Amino acid sequence: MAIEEIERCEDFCIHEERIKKVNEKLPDENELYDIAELFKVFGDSTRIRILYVLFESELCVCDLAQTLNMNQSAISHQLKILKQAKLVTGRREGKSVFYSLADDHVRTIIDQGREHIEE
Amino acid sequence: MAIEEIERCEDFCIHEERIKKVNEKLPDENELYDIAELFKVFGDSTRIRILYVLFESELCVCDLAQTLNMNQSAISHQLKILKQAKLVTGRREGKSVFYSLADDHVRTIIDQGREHIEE
DNA sequence: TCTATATATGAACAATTATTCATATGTTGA
DNA sequence: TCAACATATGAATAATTGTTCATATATAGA
Repeated sequence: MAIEEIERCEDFCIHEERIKKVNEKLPDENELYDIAELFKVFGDSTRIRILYVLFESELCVCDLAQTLNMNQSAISHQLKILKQAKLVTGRREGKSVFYSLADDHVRTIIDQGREHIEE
Repeated sequence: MAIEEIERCEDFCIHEERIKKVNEKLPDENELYDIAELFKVFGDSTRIRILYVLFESELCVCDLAQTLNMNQSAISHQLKILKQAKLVTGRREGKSVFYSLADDHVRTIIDQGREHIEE
């Protein structure tokens, strides 16, 4: 049982002051949840591919589908998720909708991730 | 069928040169996959909480479990994932294992994520 | 070596999620 | 208004993943 474990542990291992200090500085639950939700959006290779493509050029859904060799529906679903996370924006031009990056955090975040992997 | 859609689309919408240009600059599949895998690690609120806690202080597994109010097994499983992604490192001291952040990319990435959300 | 404690890990289950298919909505030109 | 095309979206399915439980491994002290 989780509670027992914690109580048992407390007698031998827990560093009380350290835990208190840490808990004070911890962002609130909602913020932590939102941050995780944001990174979840980056945590899919289709979406990463879409973002990388948009680093180079604004593109319509059809172009994206062709470039990434996926069907239109799959791309649209992923674009919706990216749009909800405010990572991309869409601009309609006639029948087409052109997508582009919403802001520079996207680049920074992905660049940092890439750096981490390559180190 | 995906191919038909693409072919049909090609006649009316595709921007050929743009797609070629984009494809040249795209990192290879493995790298894109690895980047997504890394962000997947950030995409869970338990792991984000662990990382935030470690921003403040090195802690043993038991402290982490207590701080985050979760059982030891769940924390160990998540620490394993964080360790595999080289986001944290463990250092044994007697019966305890103390975990801390592996490098500064972790902070930068999470800070950027937080900024994006708060804008 | 035996016991107690801390951590790690495999298997199972529940929950989440990416893709596909079918279809709806929005836009243009006739 | 109708036909053709581009995009969006709901439902279903398959795959992935976080947590729990049970148990294994590692360490320290008697």
